[in-house]
Amino acid sequence: MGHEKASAIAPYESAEPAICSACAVRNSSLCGALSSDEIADLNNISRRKSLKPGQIHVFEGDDARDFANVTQGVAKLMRGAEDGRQQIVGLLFPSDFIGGPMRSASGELTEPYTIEAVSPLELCIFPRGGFEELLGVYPELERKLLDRTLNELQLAREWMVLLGRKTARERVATFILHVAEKMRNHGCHGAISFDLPLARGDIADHIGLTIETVSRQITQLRKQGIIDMQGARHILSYDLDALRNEAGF
Amino acid sequence: MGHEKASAIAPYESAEPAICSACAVRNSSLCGALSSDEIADLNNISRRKSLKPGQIHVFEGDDARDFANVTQGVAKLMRGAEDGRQQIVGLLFPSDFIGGPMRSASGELTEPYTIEAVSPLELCIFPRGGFEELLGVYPELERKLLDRTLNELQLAREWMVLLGRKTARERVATFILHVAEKMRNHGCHGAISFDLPLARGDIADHIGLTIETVSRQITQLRKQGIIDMQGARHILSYDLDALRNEAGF
DNA sequence: TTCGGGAATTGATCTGAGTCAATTCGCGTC
DNA sequence: GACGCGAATTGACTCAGATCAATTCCCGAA
Repeated sequence: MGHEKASAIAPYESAEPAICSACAVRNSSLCGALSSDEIADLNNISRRKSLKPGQIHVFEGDDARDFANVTQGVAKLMRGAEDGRQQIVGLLFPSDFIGGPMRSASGELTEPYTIEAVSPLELCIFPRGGFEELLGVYPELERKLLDRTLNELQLAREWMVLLGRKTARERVATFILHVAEKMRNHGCHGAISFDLPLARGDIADHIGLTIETVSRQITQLRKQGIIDMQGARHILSYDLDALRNEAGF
Repeated sequence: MGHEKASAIAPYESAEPAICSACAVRNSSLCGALSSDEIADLNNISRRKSLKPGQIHVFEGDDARDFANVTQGVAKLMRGAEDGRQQIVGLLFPSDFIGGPMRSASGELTEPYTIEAVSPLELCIFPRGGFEELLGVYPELERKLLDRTLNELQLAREWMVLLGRKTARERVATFILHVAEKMRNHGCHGAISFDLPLARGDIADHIGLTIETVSRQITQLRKQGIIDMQGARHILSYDLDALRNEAGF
């Protein structure tokens, strides 16, 4: 629980705006709602930010300055206690959007979660004010944001089921399937092959277990031939149905 | 786990539309986004539905026909497995909105959760098509729906922390505080007094424990003078800070 | 190619919450 | 007021997963 690292040097932020037309997530992200004309407005207010693994984008409790798109890499969204217990409440993959405007109890807009890069991370940042203005101008943008938020909500509740009612083995199997889905590296006919973006400790903090339990469950799944591994990070499975079977409901 | 009851007679649905101007949640619900002129459109497509405790509004997997506002009463949102394990992923109180349009894997719009009345429940129903049309016409409505959805997401993630990392005692304390908040029956200066809307089994299914553990934790909190009870449902607490202290982070 | 150190695995033991099994409570009905 | 019955509490025991403690693995640097 609470398996943190730190990074001395600061994340890199470029001064000049991103170039939307060349963006890796131009169509799959929120920006897909805008035509190439319309997106110029967004382009104008955007800037980039690069983070190395372990670097923090925002801290829980900071006041919320920006929205952002994930352009490359994976990040984790986390909530933690002083005593080291921490829960990863979500993962961010390329084309995911950061920062529904959350109003805290005091009425201030504050970041509800700490966001930390898990792999080299590229963000496309939009200042809050400018972005909210554009939300008013382009209803399609707002519609799409609503869609995304609803999906996130759906997923969060799915995870509540996992955390509230699934066994250790079911949690690990579910997690593997979930990441496989997100990485979309599965070959055809029910086989997958991909690198886990998270270390064991982060997996544990995401599915509500300890490092040791995660490790033991993976070992079991491996020994029973339900998954195969190359090193500690690369996962293979030739029988996805068997894996789904282990994931429970 | 999975502490269900059933109800033989069907919920009552009225033919004639609701009367928005006389609605108990006219301003606190989503409808607060609309002026008294604008709300006529909504009024036209609305109808009412009454459910007794234990009656089901929609089943998980049904195709999604309607949106709705909760006008009176409390309902639970749940996800269940065949083997009886079930997780309550949310509670609905008066003025809460039902049914962000969820797109299932197959592209069909289906209900993601079973919704069951916990106390006598009054709903104000809007057919999907008509409501979505109005979303396009009144941007304020869509804005407010986004706000609500973001709040729900925030709450769901809060609950992930509870389910993933809190102890039994912390969960029970957190739950009591959460319901107290929702019922807004707290007197002044840090005291609360209200009826629990849920039976022990439902509490257990919401906070990821068993009936027995919930009961033991409540007993403990009572014996330590952190809460007081009148019967099994009515909770009092004169020292809200002490209770917050038990709720963990 | 070796070396060093964090990450992962494995093993032994402990424990918080689950399970199974009686009571007891509380409330609605007669 | 007594009865009946589902809900809640309480107790004894079990067990899945946590904790504590060694290894072992793996990968990057020299």
